[in-house]
Amino acid sequence: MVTPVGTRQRILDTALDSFGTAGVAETSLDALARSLKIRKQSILYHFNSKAELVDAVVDEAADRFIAELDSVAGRVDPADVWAQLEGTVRVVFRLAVQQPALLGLVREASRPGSTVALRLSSRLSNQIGAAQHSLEIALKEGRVKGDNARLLLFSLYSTIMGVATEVEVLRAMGIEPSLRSLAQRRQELLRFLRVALDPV
Amino acid sequence: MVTPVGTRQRILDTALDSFGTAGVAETSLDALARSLKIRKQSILYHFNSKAELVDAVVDEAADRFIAELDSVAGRVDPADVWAQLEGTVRVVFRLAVQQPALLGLVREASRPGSTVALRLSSRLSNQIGAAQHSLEIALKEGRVKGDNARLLLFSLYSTIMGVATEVEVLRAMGIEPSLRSLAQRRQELLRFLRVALDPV
DNA sequence: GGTGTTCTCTACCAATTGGTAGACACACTG
DNA sequence: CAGTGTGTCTACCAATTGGTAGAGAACACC
Repeated sequence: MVTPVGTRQRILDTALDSFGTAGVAETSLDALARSLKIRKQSILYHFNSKAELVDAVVDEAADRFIAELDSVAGRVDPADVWAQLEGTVRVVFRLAVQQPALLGLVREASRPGSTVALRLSSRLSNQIGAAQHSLEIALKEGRVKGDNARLLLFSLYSTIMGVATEVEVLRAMGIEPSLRSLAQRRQELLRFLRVALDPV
Repeated sequence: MVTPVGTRQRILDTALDSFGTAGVAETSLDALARSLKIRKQSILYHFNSKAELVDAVVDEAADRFIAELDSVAGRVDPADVWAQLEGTVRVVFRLAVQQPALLGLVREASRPGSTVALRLSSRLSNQIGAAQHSLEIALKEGRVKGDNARLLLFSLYSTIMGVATEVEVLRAMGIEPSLRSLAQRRQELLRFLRVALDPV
C-alpha cells in the first residue's frame, strides 16, 4: 500500500530543501516548479503567494525540529542537564546528516529582520523556555558552571549549531566534511562542552 | 584637509553594508544605486558586473578583517593562547558593534557552495593556519585542554562568531540586543571559553 | 447523465533584474 | 585650442520575477 504523496506536500519538501540550502531569495517559484515537474501556477494554487509558501515551509520545519527536541526531552531525565545536552547534540548532528536543509533554514532565520526568524522563534519559545529553566536550576544547585543561564544557553546554542552547520568554515580549515569527520566533530564538541560545564 | 571619498569607495562601503545585512541576492544594483544617489550604470562603470562587485566587496572586507586579527597577533605574546583568544574576542565584538555588516558578510559566506566562501577562506588561510599552529603547541604543552587543535579551533570559532552575531536568536530568547547586553555577553563568553580551555 | 469541487494547466502581465550602447560633461595635456 | 581620458548620465534590452485570469481535466455525488 503505497501512500501517494500529495502535490502540496511535495512542494513543501522541495521548497524546504531549496530554501534551506540555496536560500529563500535565491529560490524562484519557476525553478521550484521546474524541479517538481509541474507549473508554477500549481504552486500558487496551493499557496497563494511565495510569502505564504515560505511561512508554511518554516512552520513545517519548526514542527519537525520541535518534535526532535521533544523526543530528547521525553527520553531523558529533565534534571540531568548533561544528558539533555548530549541528546540534543545527537539530534542536531543526525539532522545535519539526514536533513541539512532543516538546519539551513534555521540558520537562514538568523539574518536580522528576517520574517523566518520571528516565525521560528515564536514556535520554539516553549523549548527555549524549558531549556533555560532546567539550566537555571542546575546552575543554582551547582551542577553546572556559569553565571547567567540565558547567556550560557546562548553560548551552547552557538557552539552546537555552528559546529554542526558551518561546513564552509570547516572546509576553509582544511577538513573535508564527511560522515566520519562529522562523528569526530561531534565527539570533540561533546568533550568541549563537558569541560565547559562540568564543575568537577 | 578633507579627503574626498571617491565614488568607487562609496559603492564598496554601501555595498558591504547591504550585502552584509540584507544579503547579496537581496541587494539589487538599482537599489544600491538609489541609496547612493547615482545611476546603476555608474556602478557598472567601476565594476563590470555584480559578481565583480561582490568579489571586490569581499576582498575589502577580508582585508579589514585580517588587519584586525593581525593587530591582535602583533600586540600579544604568540605563546599566550588565552591572551590571543581574549584579544580576538574583543576585536570581534568591537566589529559586531561598529561594523556589523562585516561580520554579516562572513556569515553570508558560510552558506554552502557560496562564492563568497571560497574567496574569504583563501584570504584568511594564513590566520587560520597560525591560530591552529599556536593551539597545537599549547595542546602539546598541556596549557590548554583538548585533543584535536583543528576541531577545537572550529568549536571556538563557532562559539565566538555565534555569540557575537546571532542577534535574532538572542531576541528569540528574550534578550533585546543593546550595548550593555553585548558587553555582558562578551563577559559570559570569555568565562565560558576560559573554563572550557583552562587545564587548572 | 448532469453538476459541483478540486486541481493543473495555458496564456498573459507589470515590475524588476543584470547588462549594453552611446551621448555628454569635465579635467588635463600637447 | 584641439584632443584624450575619465566618469556619469539617458535610453534601451532580454530575461526573470511573483502573480492573475480563466480554460479544461478528473473525480465524486446525486
